[in-house]
Order: sequence, then C-alpha cells, then structure tokens
Amino acid sequence: MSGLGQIFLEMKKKTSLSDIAKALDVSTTLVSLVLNGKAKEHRISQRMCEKVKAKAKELNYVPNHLARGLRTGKTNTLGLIVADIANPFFAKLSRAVEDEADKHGLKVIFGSSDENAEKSAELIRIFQDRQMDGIIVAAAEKTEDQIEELLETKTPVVLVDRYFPDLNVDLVAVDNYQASFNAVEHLVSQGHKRIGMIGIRGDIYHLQKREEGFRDGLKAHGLEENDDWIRFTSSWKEFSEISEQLEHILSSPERPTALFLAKNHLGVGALEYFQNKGIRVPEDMAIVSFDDSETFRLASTPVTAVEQPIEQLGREAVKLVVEKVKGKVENKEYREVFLQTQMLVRESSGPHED
Amino acid sequence: MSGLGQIFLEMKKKTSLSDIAKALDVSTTLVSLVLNGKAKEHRISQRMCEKVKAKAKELNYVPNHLARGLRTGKTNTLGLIVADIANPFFAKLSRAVEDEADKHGLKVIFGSSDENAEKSAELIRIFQDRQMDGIIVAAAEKTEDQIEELLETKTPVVLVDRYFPDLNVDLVAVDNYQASFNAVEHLVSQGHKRIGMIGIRGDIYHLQKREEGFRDGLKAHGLEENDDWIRFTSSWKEFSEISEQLEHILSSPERPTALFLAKNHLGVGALEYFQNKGIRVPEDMAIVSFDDSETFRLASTPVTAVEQPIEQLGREAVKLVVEKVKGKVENKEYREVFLQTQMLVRESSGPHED
DNA sequence: CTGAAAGCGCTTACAG
DNA sequence: CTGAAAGCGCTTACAG
Repeated sequence: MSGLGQIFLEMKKKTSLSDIAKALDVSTTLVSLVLNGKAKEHRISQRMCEKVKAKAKELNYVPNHLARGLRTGKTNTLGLIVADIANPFFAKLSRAVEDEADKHGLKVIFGSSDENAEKSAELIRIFQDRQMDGIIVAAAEKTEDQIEELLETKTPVVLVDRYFPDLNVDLVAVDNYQASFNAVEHLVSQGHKRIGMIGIRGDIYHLQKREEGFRDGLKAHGLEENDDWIRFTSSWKEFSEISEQLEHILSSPERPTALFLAKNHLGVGALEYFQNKGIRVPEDMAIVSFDDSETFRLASTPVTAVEQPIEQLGREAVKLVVEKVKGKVENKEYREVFLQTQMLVRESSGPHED
Repeated sequence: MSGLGQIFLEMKKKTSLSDIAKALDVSTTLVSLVLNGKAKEHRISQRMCEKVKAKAKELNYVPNHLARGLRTGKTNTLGLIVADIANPFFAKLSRAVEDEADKHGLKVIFGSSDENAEKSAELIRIFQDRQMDGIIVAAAEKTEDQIEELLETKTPVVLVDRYFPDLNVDLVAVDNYQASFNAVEHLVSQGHKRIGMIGIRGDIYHLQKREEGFRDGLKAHGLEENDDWIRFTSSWKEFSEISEQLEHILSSPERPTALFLAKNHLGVGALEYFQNKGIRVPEDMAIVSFDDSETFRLASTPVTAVEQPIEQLGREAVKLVVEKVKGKVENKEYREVFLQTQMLVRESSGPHED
C-alpha cells in the first residue's frame, strides 16, 4: 500500500495558473496576462514577466485547454468529417486540411462517417459539444438535413468534395461535370466511338454530375448512350458488384471499346478484373478512371486518370472556414469554389483502330 | 444594422443544463442526474425523468464537453500521434484505432508528427493541455526523451509500431526481425544466393531490427553480406536517393539476383525504377518488399510483400491504453505485445535458376 | 502596475 | 426524492 503511495508521488501533477501565482505570491490575473503575452498592453514590469515565465517553465506549466475554452468560447479547433480516413483520397485531404489549419494556429479533429448518415449525425453532435470553432464536412449520402440544422447554429460550416446543390453553404469542390466531359473527349480523340461507364447508384450529387458530364460528352460527339454499357454499382466497395457490371458490359452485343470508371475504386476493380480475365488494356478495352493513385501509375498498363487537386481542396476549405471563424466574413454569406481537375494521360486509354 | 440583429436572432444559441432547469423550475442537479442516467440510483420519479428528457430534446441540448471535462478530469478522448496521416499505413492504423476506441466510447484526436521531433513535442503538449485520457504514439526519431517525460505524467501512454527498446512503456509492434529473416529465407528457397537490401539510415529501432533480421537470415544460410548490395537512403521520400542506391547495387560486380526493400516506399521506388529502366522483375532482379499495398498487388509484376497486421496493431494499442484509462491496470506496469507478419508470395520473388 | 471577483457549464458531496 | 453550493482552471471587466 505504501508502495502505491510512492507511485503516485512520483508522478508530476498538473500545474495550474494559481500554483504559479502562489509560488510567486502574485495574482492569477497577473500570471494569466503574462503567459498570454498581454504584459505589454497592461504595462507589467519586465522583471515580473521574466519571473513568471521562469516559474511557469520550472513548474512545467501547460495551460488547460478545457478551462480556457469554457471561459472564452473558443477552442482553436476545427472538426473534419470525412467518409473514411483509410481511403487515400480522404487521408490526403485530411493531411492538407491539417497543414493549412496549422498555419492559422488551429488544430483539427477528424472523424469518419463511413458513408453513414447516423455516424455522421453522431460526429456532428460530438463536434458541437466539443465547441469546435468550425466544421468541415465531406457530406455522406442523406445528410442534407443534418447540414441544414448545423447551419442554424453559429458554428461556421464548409462542405468539401461532396455537397448538396440546394443548400446555401460554403463549399469547395471539383468540377465533376467538366472532368467527366473531358474524359469522354479524350477517349473520342483516341478514336473510340463506343464508350461505356461504371458509376455509383444513389443520389450523391457529385457522382450524378460525373454521369451527366459523361452523357453530355457522348451527346456532344453524337455517340450512343447505351444502357448496356452505362452501369452502376450500389455499394462502395464490393468487388463482386464491379465484376458483375463488367461482365454485363463485356457480354453485351457490340461491346464498347473504352470504359470510364467514375471512382478510383471502380478503376482499381476494373484493372483487377481485366488482369484476372486476361483482357488486355487498352487493346481489348481502353479505360480512364477518376482519381489518380500510385496504383494507376505503376499498374501493368499505367492508367489514364482524372487527377483531383486534393491539397487545394483542403486548403481552400480551411481558408473559407477560417474567414468566418475570425469574423472576417459574415456567417450567413456563402461562397462556392470549384476547382479544375487534370487529365493524366497514360497507356490505358490508348488509341482505337478499327 | 437591424438586419444584422435579425441574423443573430435566427441562430439557435446553445442550451445549458440550467436553461432546462429553469424552464422546468427544478435544480440543475436534477437535470444533470437524469441526463447522465443516474436517475435510478437517486430514485428520481419516472415522470420527472421524462419531463427532463423531453425538454432537453425540445431545447436541442448538447452537453458541453469542455465544462464536463474540466469538472471530471476526463475527456473520453484518446490522442494519436502518427508520422503522416496521408501515408496509407498510418491512415489504416488510424482507422483501426478510431474503430476500436469507438467500442469503448472514446473519441480519437489525430496528429501528424511528420517524422519530426519538434512537431512531435508540440503535439504531445497539445494532447496534454487538452487533457487526453490516454495517448498512443508511433514515435518519430529522436523523441525518446519526450516519451520518457510523458511517462512521468499520469496520462497512460502506449507506443505503436515504432518504439524504444530501453523505455519501460506499453507497446504494440510487429516482429520486424523475424519478418525480415523470413523474407530472406523465402528468397533463399527460391534459389537466390546473392541477396541485397535497401533500408533507411538512422537510429530508428524497428528499421534496425529489419536490417538485423536480414543479415542474420543471410548468415543462417551462409550467404555473403556484401556492402555493395546492402544500401541505405537517408530521407524518407526522395526517389532520387532510391535510384542512386539501386544504381550502385546494379553496377556492382557480380550484382545480386534478389533485393529486399525494407519499407513500402522503397519497394514502390524500386518498382518504378526497374520499370523505367526496362529491368525485368523477377527475371533480372527478384524483389520482396515490406508492407503490402494495392500497388504491389496490381503492379505489372505483382510484388511479394510482408504484410503487417495493421488493424490488430491499432486494436491492441487501444486495448492496452483503455485498460489503464479505466484503471484496470496499474499505470506503472507495462506490457509489450509483438505481432507476427505474413508473407504474401507473388510473382516478383520468382525462382532463380543459374 | 496589480488584484479581487465573477462566471463559463458542468458534477457531486452534502444536507434535508 | 430534490436543491444549494462548491469547485474544476481559466479570462477579463472593474477597481484602485
């Protein structure tokens, strides 16, 4: 038992402002002022400042963030909700957000919504009870109501990557329509005339935009929109669903010579499927996928991909939210920022010759 | 100006316990008890409970985490420091930590140390002032002192993946020595006799272990340890450094027939280099890399890789820290958990015939 | 130049 | 069964 006592005595206990104040026989006001760099404006003597700072260091003082936040109503923290932190796109986005926030003296708390409205609601609640100064969200499907509610709060909100067109909210996203349109144009320029696509079913706006851009791309060139070639999977990850749709496309009469994959994992899935089946890319089937990756770069046939400006997405999102946090922009005002993508042309979209 | 007033009036302001108490004309004690599920043990009437809960919902009450934390000294939050959240290994690890923490009702705050001791110190300070209940760290180089200091605190700490052998601290890591040893054995079994390696210079313990396991693997089979074949890069990411070392190895007299790459990005770099130079894998050079990835699976020659049990790493780390947070394990006690890796044999380590 | 005191929103020992 | 009050560690308006 006395051994136990020993153990606790060995551990440094946290130092508070008043510990410093007592040790120096001054008020906590003074200590607080000095440690917060407000000594100058309160004309506190140089000597006192040094004494306080020295003692703070000696006692290993760390300010208590909870107490400060409770008092000031500011936490200097941003909440970020992504679909899945283990998805490279969001991992990079998170990193970009973290770096940019850092420049503004803000920390970031991440959460994965898992493409799940309930988890998203839970995260929003948590971010609210932790008094985040601002919240950045890559919105999951069916969370429009949640965002709308959040907007009635005084917490600044920015949507990134995913968004809802009818909501009056700050947002930063990629021009998905144009990106898909360009992908079609590229394939057309390579001589392809029968072009298919795999997308994701559901009412996720940015994915709808990709489909729209794709279809308009076909129309612009007078090409056929064939329902046997334009297919959708319902889930986010099931490989079996991807191969099912690929089989449908491949077995359709007069199958397409090129395919547009509307999301990175669809591109990866297609690559894997073709590899397993011995289908040659691009000779048997040319492909263009959304969202570049190391895998596409180093694949047996390097894959032509639509590269998203992930860092810029993250940076802009932070900038928008910070402007509101700092009160530079009225909370009710909203801005929409759209960024252009870039097509990285590699071998997989090689030319088609009849 | 009156327009401005309007705007603020429209925004819901936060509800506190006492708002509910006032609305119901009861004490905050009562409200707190009910909302924290302690109604039963205080024998508060069923009717009262329902009234309180209804009002809380009506007023959209969200508990203030800062106030609660300040009062109780608990934040129900874990801090996690990784080298880089955009690195897939750490992204997956973070996800695993997040999921496991969730099971224990804990949230996770992430931070990237960037392999940088100063950023690491900064993060530790932040996690301390935010009163994290526990801290999980994948330690960067030269942060041994920081961890040691942190251990004198009452905050439970667990190291994951990276660690310092001399510190008495909970840790969860992979058996790096054995993994590398096995990699050599595999190459030997494929007929390779001249085997090289690329590692990272510096005193990072787990990387030293990989080198040790590699060298002992060679010794165990009576193979040559040739300094022209065993090379190191200093930085973490520079492709030029990797190609420099590869060039050295390839141009050495009697060059090796197989190569062990001690980290994922070295494997990727080697792959890229060989691809650019038209060196065939495994015919001209067989390879085994640490740390599996999608890229390795789908590469032109799929790459044999040492797969780490990332999810288990994350899960175990959380379990260890939670045991201390919940007071089930004495803080000064420490446990070391080592997990086995698995070799995923693919084409890149194909047989060597003389 | 410096200090006493209030208050942020909670929880909880104590009292009845 | 319910309430008054203290206190967690800060910041800041006010007073001198």
